[in-house]
Amino acid sequence: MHTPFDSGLSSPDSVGQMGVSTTAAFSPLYQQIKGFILNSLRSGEWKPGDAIPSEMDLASRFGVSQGTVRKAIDELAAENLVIRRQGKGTFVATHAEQHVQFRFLKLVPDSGTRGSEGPAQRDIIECKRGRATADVARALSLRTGDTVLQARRVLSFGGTPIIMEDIWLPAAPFKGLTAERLANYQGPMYALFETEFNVRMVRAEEKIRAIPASTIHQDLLRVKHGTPLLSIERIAYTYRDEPMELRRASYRTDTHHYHNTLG
Amino acid sequence: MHTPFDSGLSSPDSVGQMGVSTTAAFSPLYQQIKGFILNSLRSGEWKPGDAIPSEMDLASRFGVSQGTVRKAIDELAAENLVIRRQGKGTFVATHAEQHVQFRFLKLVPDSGTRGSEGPAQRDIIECKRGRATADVARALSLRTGDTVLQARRVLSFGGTPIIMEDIWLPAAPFKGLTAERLANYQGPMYALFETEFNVRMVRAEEKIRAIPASTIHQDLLRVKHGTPLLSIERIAYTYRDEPMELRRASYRTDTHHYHNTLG
DNA sequence: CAGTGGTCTAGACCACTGG
DNA sequence: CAGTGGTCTAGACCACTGC
Repeated sequence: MHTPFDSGLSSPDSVGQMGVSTTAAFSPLYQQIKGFILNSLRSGEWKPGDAIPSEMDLASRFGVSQGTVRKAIDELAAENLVIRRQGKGTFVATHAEQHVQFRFLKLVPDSGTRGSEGPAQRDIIECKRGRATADVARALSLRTGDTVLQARRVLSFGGTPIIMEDIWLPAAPFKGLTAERLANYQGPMYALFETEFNVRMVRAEEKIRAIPASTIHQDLLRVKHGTPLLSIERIAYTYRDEPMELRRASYRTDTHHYHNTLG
Repeated sequence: MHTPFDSGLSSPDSVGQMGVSTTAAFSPLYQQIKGFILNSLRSGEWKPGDAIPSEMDLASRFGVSQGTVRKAIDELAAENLVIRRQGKGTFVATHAEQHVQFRFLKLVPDSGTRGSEGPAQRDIIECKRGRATADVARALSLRTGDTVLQARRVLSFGGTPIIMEDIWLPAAPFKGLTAERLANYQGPMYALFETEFNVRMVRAEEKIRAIPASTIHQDLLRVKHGTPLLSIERIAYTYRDEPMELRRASYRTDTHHYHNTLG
């Protein structure tokens, strides 16, 4: 491994002083290196939790200086795709880590910190194979009628059901996923996707609305019919910006709230 | 101006090769420079829209290299406190710019892009001077009973009232602010705060819940009593991390939704 | 054209990790 | 101790802006 690398980057001949071609639409060297790293992440060559090659290693592969590689990695770290650890190396980010367990869950208790109510209880209500309706297909970039996996679950904190969510996954990338696997897996669902299916969720978009509780909510969340609930529609994306999960959740907000920081 | 700068940074004697003292809790040079810039922003010496000194200028002031200053400014740019413009300079960020008009408003129409319904209509319902209740005082780091400015307004898009919000401001920093000023000002409220009161909002925290419409909502948002609404409680902070505004808003989400990106 | 931010280099030393 | 990321330098050239 660590063979010298001397192709793939634009204008290798002119790299001496500035490294970027002056003729056309070439990106800066560090962008090309970032792209190379990104490709290695996408292909699964470097898996979540792995250390990526050291800065000096990459620098010599590409024939650039350490600073140029640093800038590429800096951006990836800013996007939470890798994590730098001084003295140890740079690692591919993963959902399996303790301190990022809830990176995508913005619901927090009104008082106390998250986790103060003890661990979340996860109850799978159902999990089945089905066909994508038009709206689900659109969200997941599938065709209407394509096979999808569908799950419904309830999350409880301190014994109280707080979240009900319906999850849709395209069947193809998750071949072999069963209700048992989902129900028995301890830990974040996105960690399971990483380790078992090489699907890494890196980004998500949420649409938030207020809706009245339906009869289903009435049963599963133990609220009165018509009680206002937060409705969260989330589409989660992979490294390749492919939509890989649709999630429609309903949150009770009588003891919890959705917390957001605007910068 | 541009006098040489040779104090204020730690261990100026040891700057030759590494620049950071090895003895105690000294920050890296670029952090100290970032702190200096931050102070100039806080003090109002460099105002929103102004250009800050060039990188070379700052570098020579502090006796460091351009790269070190760049790293300091990079972080400020990442925090949206300054904006870099190649060939022109680095500028103090402002709410008065077109493309950041709605940086803090996450409500978007279900279909179409923001602004497709035409400009927002702002109606001030009332604006008065009052005394902080316990919860308002806590949010704004005031004492209960301190004087606050209080405003209620409705925002309409395409002729439909969508947002009702109550706003509380500490009276002291906003001396001279009247209902007229608020009602007549065209443009974002935060831009007014910047130009007239040297108060710059740089960050905000929001708590989101679902609530039933009250009789007040019924009148102002033209919805049925009990209709689910999004409740947004926002506290906005200045450069100094002082809470300077409390805003309690109610959003109709029948034609709009709150959009959030999780990274 | 001069001035600004943007990219890149080659080399140095530091702080931290683990064997 | 060697190896990693983190900081810093001095100097170069590029791309862009505005005069």
